[in-house]
Amino acid sequence: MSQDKPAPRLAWTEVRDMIRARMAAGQYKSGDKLPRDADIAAELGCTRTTVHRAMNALASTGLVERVRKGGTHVKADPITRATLDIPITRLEVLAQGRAYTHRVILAKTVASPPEVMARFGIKAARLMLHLQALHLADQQPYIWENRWIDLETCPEVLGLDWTQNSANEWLVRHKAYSRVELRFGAVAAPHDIAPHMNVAQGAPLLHIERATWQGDDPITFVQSFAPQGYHICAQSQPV
Amino acid sequence: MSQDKPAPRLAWTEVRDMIRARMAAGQYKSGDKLPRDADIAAELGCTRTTVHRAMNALASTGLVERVRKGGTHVKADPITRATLDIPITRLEVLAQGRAYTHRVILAKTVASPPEVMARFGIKAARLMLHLQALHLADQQPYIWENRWIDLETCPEVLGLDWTQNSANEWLVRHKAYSRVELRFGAVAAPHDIAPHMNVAQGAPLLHIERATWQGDDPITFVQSFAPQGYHICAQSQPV
DNA sequence: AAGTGGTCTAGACCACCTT
DNA sequence: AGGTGGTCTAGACCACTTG
Repeated sequence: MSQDKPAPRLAWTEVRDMIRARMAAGQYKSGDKLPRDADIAAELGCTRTTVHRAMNALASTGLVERVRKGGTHVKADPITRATLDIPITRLEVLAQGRAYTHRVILAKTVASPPEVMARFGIKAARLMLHLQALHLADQQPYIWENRWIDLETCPEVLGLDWTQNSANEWLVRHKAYSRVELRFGAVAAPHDIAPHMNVAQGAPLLHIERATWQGDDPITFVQSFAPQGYHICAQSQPV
Repeated sequence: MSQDKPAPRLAWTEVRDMIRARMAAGQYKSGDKLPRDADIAAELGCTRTTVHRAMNALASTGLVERVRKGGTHVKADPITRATLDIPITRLEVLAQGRAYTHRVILAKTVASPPEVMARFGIKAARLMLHLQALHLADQQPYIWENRWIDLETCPEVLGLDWTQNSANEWLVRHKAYSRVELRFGAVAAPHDIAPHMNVAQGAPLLHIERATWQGDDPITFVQSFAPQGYHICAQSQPV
């Protein structure tokens, strides 16, 4: 009888972990050039495709850098890369076992103000729906939002009843974006927002800005403000 | 002569964009079940592999949800998903054209305090190096950091000169993590940090917490504080 | 139990970049 | 100009989970 080894098929995650282990062990050091995919494949006894996948995973977490013809290098200046999930505000509140309500403070058609145009990177003003709303959890202020919706991209929003629909929710369900940009920072509560949030003027608020596009068309830009105690969480990609 | 069409090979990005377009057009609505990969492949005239890749891209951005045997569904409760890159602080400062310095305030071996154990999800206390440091840009306070480094995982750190090495930088270069968790929020400057940051007690600060692991072993936990004007940026995966 | 997505192989060609 | 990663095909088997 032939002593056929069961030919242990190598999973791409195993390959990834092997490479990672070699980096941790110092076999591949910061800035080093790694062997070609094909060579690693030959060494490990799997296909180049499998190595390719493992390498891509490492590249996507910022551990290595790949360039055609240049090969794969261990990144000399690594970055911390994480993935961030922001749910619909209503569901976020409900998940905490609290009651969700929201209140529309303002809904007005306007020309896009300069700061919104700047965020969208557009030069000509566009017609937008300007909304101001307050999200509440158990009747307590949860998030204040100041939103602009592009009326060219989303004409339907003019016919909606905002006391029933949260813009947050309607947009995310009906106008899937293909690109989003987020910004976080700490700010002192401005005089026009502090009373709505039930905090003193100058109190610390988390400032969240979100801009979304569908292709090259602006969808919406939101400035949100959340009080102390509100957290944004992120994790490394499970990969 | 036969009128052979050049057999236009379909890129996975094209497939992805087609599916996305169908969702935008309302052909696939929120909650709908999409055709099987194989059927879409047959319809478009490409391999199942290609469709698989496109679908995975959509799933990774949270647009659809895939489950074996269950098929692929348009996600009913979409989330906003973005990727976040945090560079080494020194390079972040230099990239702004400012001079980087840092000052070590404290370096002491301690048993892990409860809040650190909680973040790492460990029950038994471990020996850690507790560091407090201030990063400066053009001699102005930039980020305050309060850090614990696990001495079991990183024994080498005891021999390092922290006035030369920033912990931030040394760790990220020599102890690549396999998992990271981040948290952001706004806080009022505590009395023990405010003077270091050159702000009034109670002034708004961005609070950033970061925990990293290598496998299941804790590497480091950092609480950082950044003043108003400091921003964290995130984007949708370029995919 | 069966159907769906998930993965691996083997091979080919392509596109981009460095040398 | 040539070498590297990037992608697609074709086919097979596997693993999970739902009906």
